[in-house]
Amino acid sequence: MNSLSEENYLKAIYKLREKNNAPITTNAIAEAMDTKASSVTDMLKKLSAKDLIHYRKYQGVRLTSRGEKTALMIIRKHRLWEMFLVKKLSFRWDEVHMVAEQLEHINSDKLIEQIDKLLDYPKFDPHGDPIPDSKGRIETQKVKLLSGLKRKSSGIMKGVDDHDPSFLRYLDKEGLALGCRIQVTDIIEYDRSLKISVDNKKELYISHEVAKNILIG
Amino acid sequence: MNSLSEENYLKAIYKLREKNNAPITTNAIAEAMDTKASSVTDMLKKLSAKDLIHYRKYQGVRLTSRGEKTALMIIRKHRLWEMFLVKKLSFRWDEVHMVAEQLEHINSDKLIEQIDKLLDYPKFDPHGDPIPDSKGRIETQKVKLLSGLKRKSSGIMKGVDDHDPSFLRYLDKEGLALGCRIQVTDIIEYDRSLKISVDNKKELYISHEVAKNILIG
DNA sequence: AATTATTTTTAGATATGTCTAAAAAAAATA
DNA sequence: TATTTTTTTTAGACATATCTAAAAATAATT
Repeated sequence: MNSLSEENYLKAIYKLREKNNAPITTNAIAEAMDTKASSVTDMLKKLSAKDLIHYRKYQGVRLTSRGEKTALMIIRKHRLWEMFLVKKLSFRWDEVHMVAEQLEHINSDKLIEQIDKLLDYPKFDPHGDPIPDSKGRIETQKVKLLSGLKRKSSGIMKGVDDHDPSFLRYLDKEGLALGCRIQVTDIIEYDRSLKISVDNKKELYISHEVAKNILIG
Repeated sequence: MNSLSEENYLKAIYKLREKNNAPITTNAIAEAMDTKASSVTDMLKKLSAKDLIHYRKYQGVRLTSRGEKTALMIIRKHRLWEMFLVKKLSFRWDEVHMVAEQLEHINSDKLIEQIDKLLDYPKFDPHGDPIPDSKGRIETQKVKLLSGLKRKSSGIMKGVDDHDPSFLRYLDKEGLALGCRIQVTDIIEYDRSLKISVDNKKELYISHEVAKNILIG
């Protein structure tokens, strides 16, 4: 069994590799976890001793297959709990993260399999992130950033990169939700902001910063 | 916020007072929590400093109203989660305790209120224990031990004192469940074992030890 | 290539929660 | 009441996970 802290490190390492496909540095982990590099080094030794990561001093880190499996199971639990909170307990998508951060560490195979079943084996969580199945397999959507679309092109909103509650509430307010059809009607060169139409009904302007965090597929 | 360890101590102290109405000693807590008296003393100081218990050296311990409220909320969460596992996730009553021990420490008011609502505000958990409401109020059933019933008297099985999985599975096997009508048809003087009829259908013998752990109301 | 800057690791400290062994207090017994 | 036994507390140690400050290694720059 792994400690809560160990689980959080594995998850952070997994997510860093998911983003950049670069080697994962001590400092990157420290920043992602809001802790100090020296604490990270200590933990890397521990995880290495447990054969959850490959670690050579000064050389960065990657998950072993055991470590990756473990990380995927934590992510599976996190995303299933988020889905449960939204679908069964009327949570909004901006409220689920903090609670799921706690629930993801609950240890019970039966519990998570039953939650999965109750939700009818969802493939994606409320933010559009894929949910690993019980074997750790993940279904990837081919998506691009809304900020990368050309004028006149359109697609379906499939996910968000930023999970910050204030960002999510902003999307709610503007009527931007997963499943919406978004068409880029204009691109303002000056600040790269976009004029978009949502479901062919509503037009609005969004900043480049916002567009960078919306996934279109 | 209280640590996991602090929460477990508060719960243990609450439950000890619930059983015997006697002052709660350091050793009693140590035994209940399977730890050493010295560890208990350390924690009692901590809880006392947080104004969760009244503690004077060598004089035993009792919860402050703050401490009792906190304990009740932990017990509320534990019992609601047990109910959730049984009613929504097909857990058996002998499987729920270990998982609920983890879930009871999840911190989210909205989460527990929504679970309560989803279950339609149950008053008792799968073992017949009362579930404190969101204000900490508890509905007490007036029950007696099956071992205390006289010959020919009967009642409804309302709860169990022992939550040990092997005891609960034994009850399942014999068809003894909450809600059953149990009549004492004979008392064997030699070992105080009972002959009982269950729902006027089935007759069986149970030991005094078993009867001591069945609550009738 | 030598120097400077940055990153990473080590060394030693701190806080939490636990333990053993010894001391102190309370309770039981003679 | 004095003595013995039991209970409780204290003192000091240990493990986990964190931190700061300094040292070591690597990377960047002149």
